[in-house]
Amino acid sequence: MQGAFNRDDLLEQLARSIFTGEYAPGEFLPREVDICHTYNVSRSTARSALQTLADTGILVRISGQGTRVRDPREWQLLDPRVTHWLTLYSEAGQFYMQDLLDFRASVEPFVTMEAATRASAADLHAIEDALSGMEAAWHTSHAGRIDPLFDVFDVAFHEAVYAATHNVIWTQLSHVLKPIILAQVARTNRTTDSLLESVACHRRVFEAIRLRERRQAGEATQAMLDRTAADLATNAVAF
Amino acid sequence: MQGAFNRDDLLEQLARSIFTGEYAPGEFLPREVDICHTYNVSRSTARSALQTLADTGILVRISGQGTRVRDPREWQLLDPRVTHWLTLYSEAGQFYMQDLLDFRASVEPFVTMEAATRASAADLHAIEDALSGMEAAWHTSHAGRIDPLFDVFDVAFHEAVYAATHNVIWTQLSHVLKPIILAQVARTNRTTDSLLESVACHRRVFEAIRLRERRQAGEATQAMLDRTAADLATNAVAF
DNA sequence: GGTTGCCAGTATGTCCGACATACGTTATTT
DNA sequence: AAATAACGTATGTCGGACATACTGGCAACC
Repeated sequence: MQGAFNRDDLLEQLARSIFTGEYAPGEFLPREVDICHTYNVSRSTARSALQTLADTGILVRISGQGTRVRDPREWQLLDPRVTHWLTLYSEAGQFYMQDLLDFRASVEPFVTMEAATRASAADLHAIEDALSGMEAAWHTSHAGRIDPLFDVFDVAFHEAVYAATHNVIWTQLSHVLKPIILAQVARTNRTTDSLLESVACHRRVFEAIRLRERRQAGEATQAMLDRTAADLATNAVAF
Repeated sequence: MQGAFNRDDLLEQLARSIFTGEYAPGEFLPREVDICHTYNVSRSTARSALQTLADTGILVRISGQGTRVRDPREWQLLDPRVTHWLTLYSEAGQFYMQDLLDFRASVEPFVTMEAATRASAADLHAIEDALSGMEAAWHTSHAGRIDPLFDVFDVAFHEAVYAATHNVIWTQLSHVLKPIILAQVARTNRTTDSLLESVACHRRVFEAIRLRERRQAGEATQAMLDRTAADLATNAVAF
């Protein structure tokens, strides 16, 4: 427990403790001094990590009282680190995971339509590269062994689409949604057949964007999301 | 300059210096020690404020090198504090203000449609309260003296609509957009006639949500935004 | 009896001085 | 000339001390 704990390590540990539910909303965390002893760091380091968690709305620190976990409604879910911790440490139905999934499902068709209108040549290139990566990863996948790169390129595809809107807000939202999307594709792409289907769906989205067909882009995205949802529903039985 | 500077004061000062362009992207900030002397605080306090700005992607701190302003593309615009500073200290066309305005204009019709589907009785009550507040503020306004409460209730109306989606992401996005919306309504609502028109537009949106008319809600919102845009265009000459 | 005010206990906020670590530059060596 | 060592500089971490803010209990007072 005691070897080489720096600020970032401590931050990760504390986040894990909170997101796993070890410290529930409303509960107090140990005092700064106790944290220092537990993780073998100085008070400066402990305070630094605690402050970061307070800045993201996860903790509230009151002088003379202590540090407690805030109501999850106050957590800044629009901070990529928060969604990262959420997907990494939290249970599926915990906190606001479902809201993130719903949000992604409801806005992505719209995002793709925006991309169809605004995508530049460079954007199309980036999207196509991700698509090529998916195809390559399909070729290197076997029945029992899916190439892990497939998921990486899958996520890259979606990030490239968000970036193609040429709006910083959508681009940054893609960073927030990235952990969510990654968790979802990781559970969806399980068989080589599924991978091939996925590539086909993504290609239809890309083609619509390339041809600047707004409505078609939206529909293709909706179809892609529906397929993912159906795939997750069948896989859910396996768990 | 030297009286009673605590961490939050320093944070605000540094943010102001950056967002006004005093320290441009890529430039170095003064050393921690220099900041201590300038604002008469200890190094702990200075480091605390600097770390917060680093956490929001505004600054990058490299050991042995110094602290410099990051590329605005890296700034976490999805943090309400960032958009607050942006509207408060930055020039109109600076940084990513336009992206925020475009984003709001493009998503708000969709948000209203979601609200029309999901709004509960309590949500409708909150929206109607804001509408009532706007009307009351119109009554207490005279030709030369607009009641400042009108803008407050105007913003409250929009926040209530975002909250009515029953999705945390949209709710938190409303906090991000709040400074932007406030700045926009403050420039739009200038005459009593304009106020009356605004109330009418907002009421049409509310009625559509109440009747669960998705498409009508979207169209009413679009009309409202168009009116705002037109109003801003005519007012722009006055500046 | 109920309210007010004082006081100790506790935890965070701030300060100071020191050393460790990382980066960039310069000087040295091969 | 290239690789390496030494040095200056700025951030990262440490330890201890005092300041400030919240809580709760006790006592004085109306």
